[in-house]
Amino acid sequence: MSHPELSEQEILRRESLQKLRDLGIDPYPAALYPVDAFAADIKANFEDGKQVCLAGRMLSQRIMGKASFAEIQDASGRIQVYFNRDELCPGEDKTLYNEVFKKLLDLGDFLGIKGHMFKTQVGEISVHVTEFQLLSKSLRPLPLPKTDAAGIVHDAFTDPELRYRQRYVDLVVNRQVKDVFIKRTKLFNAMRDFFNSAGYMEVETPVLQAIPGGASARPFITHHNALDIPLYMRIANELYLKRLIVGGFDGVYEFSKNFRNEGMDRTHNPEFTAMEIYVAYKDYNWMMDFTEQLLEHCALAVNGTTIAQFGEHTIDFKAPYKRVTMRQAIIDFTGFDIAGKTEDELRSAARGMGIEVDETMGKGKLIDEIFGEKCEGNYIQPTFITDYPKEMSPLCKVHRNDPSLTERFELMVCGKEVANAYSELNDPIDQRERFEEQLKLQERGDDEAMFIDQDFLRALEYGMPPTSGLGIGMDRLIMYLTNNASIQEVLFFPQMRPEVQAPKVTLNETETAIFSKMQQEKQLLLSELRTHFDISNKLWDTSLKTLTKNQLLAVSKEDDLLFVKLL
RNA sequence: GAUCCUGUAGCUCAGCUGGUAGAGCAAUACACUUUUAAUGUAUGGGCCCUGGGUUCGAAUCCCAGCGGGAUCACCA
Repeated sequence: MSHPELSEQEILRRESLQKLRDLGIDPYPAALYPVDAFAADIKANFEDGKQVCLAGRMLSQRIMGKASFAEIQDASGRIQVYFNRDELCPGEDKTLYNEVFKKLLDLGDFLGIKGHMFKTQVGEISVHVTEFQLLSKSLRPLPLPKTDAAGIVHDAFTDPELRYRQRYVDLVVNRQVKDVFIKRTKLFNAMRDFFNSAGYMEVETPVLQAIPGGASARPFITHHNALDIPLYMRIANELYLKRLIVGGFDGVYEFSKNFRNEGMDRTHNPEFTAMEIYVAYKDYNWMMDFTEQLLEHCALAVNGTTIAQFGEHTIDFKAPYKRVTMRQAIIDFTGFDIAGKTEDELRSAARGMGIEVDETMGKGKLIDEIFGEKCEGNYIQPTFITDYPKEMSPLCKVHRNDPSLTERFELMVCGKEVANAYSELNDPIDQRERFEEQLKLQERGDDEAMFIDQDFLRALEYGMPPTSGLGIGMDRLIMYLTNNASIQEVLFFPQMRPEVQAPKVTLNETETAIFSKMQQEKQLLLSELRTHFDISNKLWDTSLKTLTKNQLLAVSKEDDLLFVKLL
């Protein structure tokens, strides 16, 4: 048996696997293991001599002749276990200890341990093993960071590429990574609790949509074969939740995986999670109160405190939060009053502030640019920015006191938006006009403008009660609550470019020559490529066939001309 | 898309003005019955990201490509 493609350590582990089988030990047993204890509980509730049964990965081994220590890591943490040869193998046959434990087990293997609690001479809480069983064999060596007496981690597994691509490894060896995701789940649970106890209902709405509505973004497109129509992955679920309010639910919410076909960076992933909630008979003022209560509740549930450290900033999620109108925010940071200004006045004011603007921008977009450039970044503590211009908010009700504004707020934290809410527009005629405005913007060249959803308008025509809606970027919020500057750190499996397997084909001299020529040229006429090689037609033919068969090159015919392409 | 940084053993990283590829951990063998970054002795392990170029000679210098990261631009 040879494994030329495997590393030395992988080969050795496969050999150990076979030796275990030869000894009659099943390296992947089927039966359940009757776990009744966890590492963290044993440490927290130590009782000398108490029998325990635990299971987990063995992550270190300290062998000292006839006795050994090992560390077992289970879901709760790590605990030291003690193996004694003559207790585990009371008779003449010491195979279980000498062979199985010392030689055939590897770091990373899952073990089941039965034994009793005790403290070592240096006072470390441990489990004295009376029986152990291999539960699953690990065939690949894990990276093994070590923590010294001073708490400094050595040889940490830190390469971001490896950590994201092999998150399972990251989670095994980097405890702090696991804690981030535990907090993420706590956040979701805390929100659910808060909404459920308020009497609102969690719902599910379509991810595949014929019209991608509810936000301005480029969608992912796919195709439904049976219907033979294009379908879009949702960019937002807003319009569906409002249909449910039309249908008579008082409060509905959904944690919505949204998909946007746009750039990726440390705050954007192509798929991300938003929470949206809609509550009937409320307005955006009520929603501000609700939001600050919600976030205070969530921060407490996740971190046990309303204070969160994010980079250099200390944020306090304790309610209430400051409320500033967008007009006032712009006055505060630029001295410019947007009230009553025409589009041209706004454009030249923006230019005067050094902001790049162009002719496709309407009033709303211009104000948005000014706010984004000059104001947004200054709001570190949670702050509600209210009363956005009408043009920017096509789904939002006109302000009760000023027809040029809408009843909208965004919650800014550390200079970034984490929540967005409206008194929802429920006037179907107004909504239709707003959609038509969006169409005009689209015609002017604004590729972010929204599509018109006729069915949504029909629903509004049946009547939607006054409603307030709120959307929260869950990924961004959990970044704040766990002090992570990168969205990749709060997603289990952030989007990565797929790994490309290097071709495993061994090419002969001629094939290599042709292939490297094509690596330079990318595409060539077959006849022209041929002229570069002074070889027999037969060799030419077989070499090219090898290359195409291994999908390194492809030959295609266009207008009676044969082209060779690099794949 | 632009700029900068980066790619060396299973993991974390050295490797100078070009000259036979190094350490710690992990692995293998031996010793060791309460250790804890266990210890001691010995041993094995490399397409130095890929392809070109310069050179007597390239992990090292140059060019191109690929992957990753950071910053910026774009994008709620």
